[in-house]
Amino acid sequence: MDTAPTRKELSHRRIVDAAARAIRREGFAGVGVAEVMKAAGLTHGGFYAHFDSRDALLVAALDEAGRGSALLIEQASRAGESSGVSPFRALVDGYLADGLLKAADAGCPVAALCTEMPRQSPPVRKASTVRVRSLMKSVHRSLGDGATAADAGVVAATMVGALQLARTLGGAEGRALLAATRRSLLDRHDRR
Amino acid sequence: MDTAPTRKELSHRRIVDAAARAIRREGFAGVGVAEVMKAAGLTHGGFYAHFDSRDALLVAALDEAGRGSALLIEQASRAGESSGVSPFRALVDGYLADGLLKAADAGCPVAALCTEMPRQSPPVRKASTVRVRSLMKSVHRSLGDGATAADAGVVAATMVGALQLARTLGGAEGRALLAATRRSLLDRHDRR
DNA sequence: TGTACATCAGTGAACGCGCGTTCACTGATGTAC
DNA sequence: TGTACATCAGTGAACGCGCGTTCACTGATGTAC
Repeated sequence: MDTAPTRKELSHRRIVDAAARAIRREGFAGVGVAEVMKAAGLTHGGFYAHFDSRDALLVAALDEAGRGSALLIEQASRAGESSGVSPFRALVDGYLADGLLKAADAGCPVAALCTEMPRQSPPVRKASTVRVRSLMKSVHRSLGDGATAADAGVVAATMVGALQLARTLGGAEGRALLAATRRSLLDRHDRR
Repeated sequence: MDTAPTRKELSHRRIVDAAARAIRREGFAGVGVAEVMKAAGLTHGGFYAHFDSRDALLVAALDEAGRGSALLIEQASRAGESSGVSPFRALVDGYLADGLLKAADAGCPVAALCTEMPRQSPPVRKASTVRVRSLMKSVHRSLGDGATAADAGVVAATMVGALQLARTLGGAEGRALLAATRRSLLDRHDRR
C-alpha cells in the first residue's frame, strides 16, 4: 500500500514541479539550479541531495511536463467524448487554445522546447525524442484508426509549429494564426 | 559607385557570417562573442569596435541568416519555374530537404530558433517577428494568388514544426516525417 | 619618392558577474531503551 | 512518557569556470608635406 510521503519526497516533487514549469517558460538554457530551488522554497545547496546534476533535473522536468501535458490531452479528449465533441476537435482546441499564447509554462513541452532539443546532452536528447513520439501517439489516437502514423506526424508538426510562430508574433497576429490552424486541421479531418 | 570594402568592412562581414551560422547551429544561447570572433579569424577584444553588445550581434546575425534563407527560397522557386516545377513544390522540396536534418546552420533561422524567440530581449524579439512574417510572405507568394495569408501561415507553421520534430527524432524517423510532410503539403496544394 | 605623423583595426590581459557544484555544519525528525 | 543518541534534510559560504565587457597598448595603414 502507499505510505505517506516523507518530507524529502515532498521537497522532491516541489523541485520537479518548479523545474517542469520553468523549463517551458524559460527553455532548457533558462533553467537555473538556484532559481528552481528558490521556487520550490529551498536553498540551492540542498539540490544535490535530490539530483546528481543539473542535467538529471532537466530530464526529470521534461518527463514531468510531458506526462502532465499528455494527461491534459487525454482528459480533454474524454470530456469531449461525453459531450459529443470528437476527440480530435478536443485535442486541437486544447492544444492550440488562445490562452497558451502567453501561458507557455502550462502547455506542451515539445512546443516550448523543440528547437533546443537537438542541441542537448545525450540523456536530455533521449528524453526529448520520447516526448516527441508520445505527442505523435496522442495525436494518432485522437485521429482514430483511419489515420496513419505519418498523418499524425504531420498534424503534430503543424500544431507545434503554429503554437511557436503564434507565440513569436504575439497578440492579434498570433491569435489569428492559431485560429487559422485550428480551422484548417478540423476542416481536413471532417472531410475525410 | 561601390568602392572597395575596407579591411574593417571585410572583418565585419566575416563576423556576421560566422554568427549567422552559429546562431542556427547552437541557438541564441549558444552564440558566444569569443567563439564567433575566433571563427571569423579575430580575437575577442576587437568585437566592440564592430557591435555595441552581444545582443546587437544577435540581431545582425538573425537578419543575415533570414535574408540568406529567403534568397535561397526565391532562387529555388525561380529555378523551378524555368524547368516546369511549380514555385510551391520548389519551396517545399528546398525547405524540407533531407540534408537540412543535420546541416541546421544552412537552413531557415525561424525553424532553428523559434522556440527561443519569445524569450529574447526586445530588439531580438522584434527582428524575430520580422523574420516570421517574411517567411510567411515567401510561402504566400509561392502559393499563388488563390491562397489567403491564413493559408500561408498554416503552411509555414507545418514546415517549421516538421523540420524541428524531424531534427529531434533524427535518422530514418526524421526523414520519414519530412517525406510525409512534403507529400501532405503538395497533395493538398494539387487538389485545390 | 621619402619622411613624419595621425588614425585605424585588432590584440590580449583583466574585471565583474552568474552559475554549477562542493562541503562543513545545523536543526529537526525519528529511534532505542 | 521521557531521555540520549543517530540519522536525515536542508543551509549558506566558498570554489572554479566561462562569459560579456573594458581598456591600455601595438602594429599596420593612410595622409601631409
